[in-house]
Amino acid sequence: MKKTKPTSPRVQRNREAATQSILTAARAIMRAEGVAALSMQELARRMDMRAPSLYNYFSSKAEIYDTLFRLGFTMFDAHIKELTQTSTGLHDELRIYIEGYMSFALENPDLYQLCFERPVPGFVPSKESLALSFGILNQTYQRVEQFKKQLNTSLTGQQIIDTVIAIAHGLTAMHLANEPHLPTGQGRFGSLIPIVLSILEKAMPIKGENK
Amino acid sequence: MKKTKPTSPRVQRNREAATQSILTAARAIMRAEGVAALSMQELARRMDMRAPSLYNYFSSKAEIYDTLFRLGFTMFDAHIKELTQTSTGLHDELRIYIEGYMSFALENPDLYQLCFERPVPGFVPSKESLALSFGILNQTYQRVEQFKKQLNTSLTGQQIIDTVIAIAHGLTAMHLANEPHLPTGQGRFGSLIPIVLSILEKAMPIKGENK
DNA sequence: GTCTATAGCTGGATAGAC
DNA sequence: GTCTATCCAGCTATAGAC
Repeated sequence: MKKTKPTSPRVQRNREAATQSILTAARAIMRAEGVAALSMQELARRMDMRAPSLYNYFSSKAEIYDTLFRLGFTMFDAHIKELTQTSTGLHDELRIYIEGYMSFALENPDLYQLCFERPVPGFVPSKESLALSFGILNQTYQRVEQFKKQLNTSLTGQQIIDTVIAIAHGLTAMHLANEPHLPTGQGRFGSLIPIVLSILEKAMPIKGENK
Repeated sequence: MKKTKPTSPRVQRNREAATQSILTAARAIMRAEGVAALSMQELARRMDMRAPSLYNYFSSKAEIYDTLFRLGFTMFDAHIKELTQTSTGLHDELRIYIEGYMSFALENPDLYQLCFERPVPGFVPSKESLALSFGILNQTYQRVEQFKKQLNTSLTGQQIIDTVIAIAHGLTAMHLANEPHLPTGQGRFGSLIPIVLSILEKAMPIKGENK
């Protein structure tokens, strides 16, 4: 007997498009009402659907969160990679990382919170999604490890990147909490980026450069 | 005619004790299930009460959150004030602030999150509670402003304290997210405290001291 | 693939007996 | 001050018709 007809490209496209617009609507809710406030009913409302129809695209609410978790790390990776292409050197790369961390958070506050904070009680990323996130973060670590030998410092590569991460996270969190409407680099905390960079550069000068 | 009998001290004490134990139980739930997971029913369960009885002590769930918000800032204030009493100088005070910020968060993760993050969708502290928190934070600012003239730096007092706050927050957030079981000063991020302090001291030396 | 209907649960809060 | 009973609302998810 004949096999069932394979799904046509057109259906594939429509299904893919519908899936994407569901994710887009979910992100809009998370931005407007808070990451933890996502609900299948509100999501259906925005999609002009009934809630049960959503289960044709995602098997559960957790799967939506999990998909967005992977999307967040993938976009973060692309964001940093794109910015580092213009890097003119080592200290420039530190600036790019801190500014990139903050600009990603400002442009994608929903994904930022989902990926870098734990705002949803009960949501735990799947093993595969966690593996993806670790892989992406480790790439950054290795990048810094390459630089280490050019710096005049007694710190390990791990210590350097952890310090930079903590500073980027701290500045970003305070900026988001106090002046989320201001762009990267502006405001009470955004304007501190060049200041902390000059502090870091003074503590970790490039070998051979005049102090 | 006689006025109604004033509430006796004994009743006052019992009512006060009951109120306190409700707050204690609420904090236990927030630590165990997440700050946003507090519910009147679960709270009643832990108190061996029925949920409606709680409304004799608090008029709403929001009032419980609000009371804990004030408690958090009051305790944070006392925590920092106690630690700064042993301060041996300016740079020591920076260390005390960063370590104190982290140790408060570790000892009171429920209050820390409630006061310094926004984990509860829909909860907004009352005007009075916000005023209290601003007052307490401003005291810290003024303390640092006094130090500024002893430091050899072009930074403003505001920039110094904002930088220290961002660093303290960043280190604490990463420590809580990765190694919440380790005490202040230990682990991947906790052990960075002396490192960032030495970086800060190098960037902002005390006037007249050898570099 | 979308719907209606519904199960099954949890939540905040109130009324009113005791 | 505590209780039972209840209201009303929201939620995730499934069954099954179309």
